[in-house]
Amino acid sequence: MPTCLDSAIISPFPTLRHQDKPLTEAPRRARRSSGRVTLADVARLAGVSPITVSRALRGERAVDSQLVEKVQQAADTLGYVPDPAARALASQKSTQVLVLVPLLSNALFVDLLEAVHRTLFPEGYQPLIGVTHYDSAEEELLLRTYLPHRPAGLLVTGFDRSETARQLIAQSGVPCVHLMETSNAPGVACVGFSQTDAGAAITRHLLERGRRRIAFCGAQLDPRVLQRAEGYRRGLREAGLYDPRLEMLSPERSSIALGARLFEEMLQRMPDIDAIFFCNDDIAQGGLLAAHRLGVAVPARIAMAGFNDLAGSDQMVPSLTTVRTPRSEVGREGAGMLLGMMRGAKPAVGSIELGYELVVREST
Amino acid sequence: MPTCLDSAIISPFPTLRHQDKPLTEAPRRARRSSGRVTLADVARLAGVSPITVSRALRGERAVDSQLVEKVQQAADTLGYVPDPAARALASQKSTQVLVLVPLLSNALFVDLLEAVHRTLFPEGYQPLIGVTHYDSAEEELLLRTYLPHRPAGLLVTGFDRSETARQLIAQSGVPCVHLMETSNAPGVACVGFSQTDAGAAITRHLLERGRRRIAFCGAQLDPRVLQRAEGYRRGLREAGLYDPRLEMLSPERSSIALGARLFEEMLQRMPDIDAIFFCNDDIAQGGLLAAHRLGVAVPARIAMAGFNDLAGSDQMVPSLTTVRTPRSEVGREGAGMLLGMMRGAKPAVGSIELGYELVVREST
DNA sequence: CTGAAAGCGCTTACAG
DNA sequence: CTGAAAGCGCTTACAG
Repeated sequence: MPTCLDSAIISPFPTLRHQDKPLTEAPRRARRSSGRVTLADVARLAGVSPITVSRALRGERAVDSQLVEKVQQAADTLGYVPDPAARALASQKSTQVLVLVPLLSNALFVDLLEAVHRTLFPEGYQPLIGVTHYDSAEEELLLRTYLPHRPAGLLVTGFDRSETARQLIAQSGVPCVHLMETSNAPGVACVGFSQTDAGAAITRHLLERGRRRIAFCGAQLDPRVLQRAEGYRRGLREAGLYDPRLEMLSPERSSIALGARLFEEMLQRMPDIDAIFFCNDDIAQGGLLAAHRLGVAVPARIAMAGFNDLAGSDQMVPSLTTVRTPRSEVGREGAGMLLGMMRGAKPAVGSIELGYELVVREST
Repeated sequence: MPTCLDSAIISPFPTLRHQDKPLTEAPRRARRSSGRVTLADVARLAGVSPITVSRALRGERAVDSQLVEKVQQAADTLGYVPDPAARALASQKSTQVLVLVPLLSNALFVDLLEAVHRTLFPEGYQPLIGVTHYDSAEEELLLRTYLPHRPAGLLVTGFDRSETARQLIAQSGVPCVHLMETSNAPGVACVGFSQTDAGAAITRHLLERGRRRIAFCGAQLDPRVLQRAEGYRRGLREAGLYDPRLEMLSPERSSIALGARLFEEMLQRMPDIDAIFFCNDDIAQGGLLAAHRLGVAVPARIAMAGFNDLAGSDQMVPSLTTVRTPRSEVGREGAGMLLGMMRGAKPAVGSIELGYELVVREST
């Protein structure tokens, strides 16, 4: 039947060209065929029961290899594609994995999502992206909307969420891995690195370069930015050089334009600074551009460092010193850990600490 | 029952605290309650049939307002949340909308997705993001994977896809709107703007500035980049200044780093150029930075223009002249059109042409 | 305006 | 290793 094969190639749910006669001729009222090839159709062609088809196709339990072959062939012939909704309803579990990130406009999370997709998709799970905009009410709404879909797993960013969101996750029973930060709390699965240590490391680098009046510019003020600020303080206190007036924290969303503004304000407020640690590369790039515009020499007059090593930082003039964060690794390892949990491996829960890397360039 | 109310606030699918006795005591074997509050539970509490609950909650068909009230109250009391899988199976249609974009690393598509989400989500539809990486095989795989979920609608980028993908979409019967480009083909729904016209407009702007040797740098070479190139050619031909040697097309993915390389190569190959039109702001930013590094005066020696008006272009030194493209409007209007189609409005199909805006800054 | 019956297309839980 | 029955939780299609 070449036409059937043809349609099997083209359509994910081909219609039966030669519609079988209904097996019973009894008066049936509510008939509403979707035109879809079903498990029953495959079973009929293969001469086995639907359950056997189900098992053969999923590779679950032992099925006679000859039957598996026959079923597979029948499924191919008809172009059978399982119905995800029926599967989800019967098994109380879908193959979608809910992934909650704060923003898509930060390249960091795009890299993270790419890695998650590359890990999950080939294993039969589909990431479902939800954007929280750093807003706990939005996060709650997303959870309320998507948890009823019974996702197979859940990937969330960090630990900072409302108590309600926390309970929604816990009560759902859906396996959950936290990304970008780590924790030692029992029963918590997470993959990340120490934002605080990384912040301290880059601060020490500036100190080693001989800088003494090192400022910190932070935007957005999400937990990870605050952890970097904490690392900055630790680094300066160790050197006995901490001065709270050198900190500038803005709740505004991080951006190149904001970085330019923060730089100008900082310079005006504390003219004696000789270095700035920006909490993210985008505001650091803005700072670099503002310095260029104002004729402030970098690093001669003021050294500048960023965080995350985003696109363009290596191209800036001067190129930007920063911290390369392992977001792709976090995505890959986090998704891998979740994979283990979704498949029922309890010991997979734990905490994975990944490193970071200082990238020294011309700006310091 | 305060505990029930409590749980209704917290969980999207609370368990029944006071489990009702099974109505029949007959020997039932395959019992497998999910612990979920169902339509039947609500119906029992409200004293009506499940169908009435279904209709009252969906607002479908006329239901006595008193009953609606009673049903609503029962649903609230029990914390009822409909099961999306059951709904999708029974109605052969989910509330997810598949959105296919080439890349998340281009801020353009992030803006598009934001607008789509803001339009669709409040109306009860959830965007399901798929990334094709400008690869038709990936696009096909995404369609094969997600179409069986019977999404309520489909949003795709442009018209450039394999014949198989085209057929997959057509045969699925899922309403589909094409974004970012327009077409006059009958029965095709699309929202976009003329990339060619926009490309011609910025070329004319450079001509008006007195430039005569205007180069074009294109990366990625997706259909929209090629359309901009076509506009560039049209503009130069009108002025009798077209020279194919001024075109530099690279299949590499667009990026700041690539822009720097393209600029250097272009300058070496054609030292007499006095302007460059970059197909996208990221490579234009790279060009600007490379010029700075090499000491090439912009715009004095070479004028530079980009495309899309991405983040940072207004902060560059000199700030970048570009074309502001209406991606948020495309997302909003495209999703709005799809909304009409999903609700069964046939006349909604059509072509919406949105404008673009020349943003003249210091670089030209 | 309301409802009893059937059905959507799978998998679970038992049996054998 | 295979299968008949029941069930997952909704909506459709008819009736009245």
